[in-house]
Amino acid sequence: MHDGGPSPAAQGRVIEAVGVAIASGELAPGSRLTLEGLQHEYGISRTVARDTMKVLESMNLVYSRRRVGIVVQEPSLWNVFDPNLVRWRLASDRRELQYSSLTELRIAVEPIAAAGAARRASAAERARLVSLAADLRRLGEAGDLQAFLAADIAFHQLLLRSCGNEMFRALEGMIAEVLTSRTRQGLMPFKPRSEALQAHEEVASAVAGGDTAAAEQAMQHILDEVREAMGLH
Amino acid sequence: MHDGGPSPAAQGRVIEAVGVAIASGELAPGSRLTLEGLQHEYGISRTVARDTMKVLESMNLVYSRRRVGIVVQEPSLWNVFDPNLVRWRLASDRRELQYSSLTELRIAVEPIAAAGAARRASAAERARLVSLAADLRRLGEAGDLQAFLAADIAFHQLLLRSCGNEMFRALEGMIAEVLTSRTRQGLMPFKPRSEALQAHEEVASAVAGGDTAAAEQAMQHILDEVREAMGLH
DNA sequence: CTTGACCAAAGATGCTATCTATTAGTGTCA
DNA sequence: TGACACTAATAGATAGCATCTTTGGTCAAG
Repeated sequence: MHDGGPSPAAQGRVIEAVGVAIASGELAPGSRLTLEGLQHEYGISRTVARDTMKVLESMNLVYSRRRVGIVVQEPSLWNVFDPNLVRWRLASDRRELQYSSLTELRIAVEPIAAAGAARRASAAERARLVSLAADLRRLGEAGDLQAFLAADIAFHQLLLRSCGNEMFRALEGMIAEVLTSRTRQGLMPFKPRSEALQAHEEVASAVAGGDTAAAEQAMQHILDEVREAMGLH
Repeated sequence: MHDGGPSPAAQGRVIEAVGVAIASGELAPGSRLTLEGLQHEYGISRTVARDTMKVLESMNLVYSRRRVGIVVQEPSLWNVFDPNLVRWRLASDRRELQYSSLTELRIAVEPIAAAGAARRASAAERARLVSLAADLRRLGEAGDLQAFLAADIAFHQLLLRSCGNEMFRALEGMIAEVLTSRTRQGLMPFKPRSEALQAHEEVASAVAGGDTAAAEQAMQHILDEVREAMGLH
């Protein structure tokens, strides 16, 4: 640190450090920072400290006022859809809250995304979905959890990408996080249930056939399992 | 402009101007800017130009590389959930795309939010929802569109706020935008349909009674009307 | 003695100006 | 073709003025 020499990528380092500290609650809402304090703590110039705070301010993690300094905002005002913030929160020890928010979001969005894909996906995307559903069955029945997870993520991401809604597409990365964590935490059955495999195939074929209602309903069926696991019947 | 004197709020002015230019497509993806160009164009110092670009970079609207300058990103990489970006796009002549994305998002989220509120809202929030639903009927039957819109926004915002999902809550402002625009563009019937009024009351009473399934279904009923209007049957 | 109004100083950011270091694209020359 | 110098641009450091707003102190009135 403050070794005198200009360190490259200082910017990213500081944003990351302060962002993590705020997201984890280590820097509580109402805490105050000053530019000078940051300069000393991270061995950076005023320019970099300013830039950093500007970025965090645009995420609504902090606001700055003259004579006061930089103040950490209430969590309820944060831009909770910012991918960086989501990442920081998932890395903190408060990840459970973030996971359940994301899961609920997923339950809401994916059925409508499936309907959108049935209406607007390209021919190539429809074909790829069908092929991925077949992969899922094969890998699921073989019990290859690792490969199954990869195909599952690919399936759900492709759906979000091909549904024609740019906002849904932006959730791709977050949904992948949720799926990964679900497997990692052993919330997935060792062998995917046969009903789930069938529901994936139904989504794929409904999308391929342009049947919006069927796609939506089949996706809802997939997510019923998730609702059950979260206690949201 | 470049009158020499330091103008306060220079930062916000420049972010706004460049953000709008990018969001509207006036600055096409791949366009290049330089810090020096911005300094001259807006009469600001290098530091402010830097800050501005850092903020836009954190929204993924641009990226900057040495020797090249600041390059406008592909729209598919933008942080489309950033409230500022949403605002800029709604102000541009491409607002239709943004509205339909938001409406589809609303269709996805609100039923789950209603279920969440039925499970987790506070007593005060439940009571307020019931009261708002009554207001809606009164104002709707009286044909006071202006006051009806205000109550409608209050109803849907309260639902998002009380559903216990921080990510849903963050959508409050955007949903309000959608509702406002729906009325402004005359997509609302002059007198709200009686079915819609009843459905709002059903949502409120289901939330009040903690009946998650009924709340979700009643909200879906409200949104069916919206789906119909968008051609998403 | 307490309370309130006023005023001045201090502490912080906002912005400007200018400098060095670093990187990467470009063109030239063998 | 390949090596190498040139150069344009950002990354970062530093210094200083302008501006705002909080804080604390003084003084007068009750």
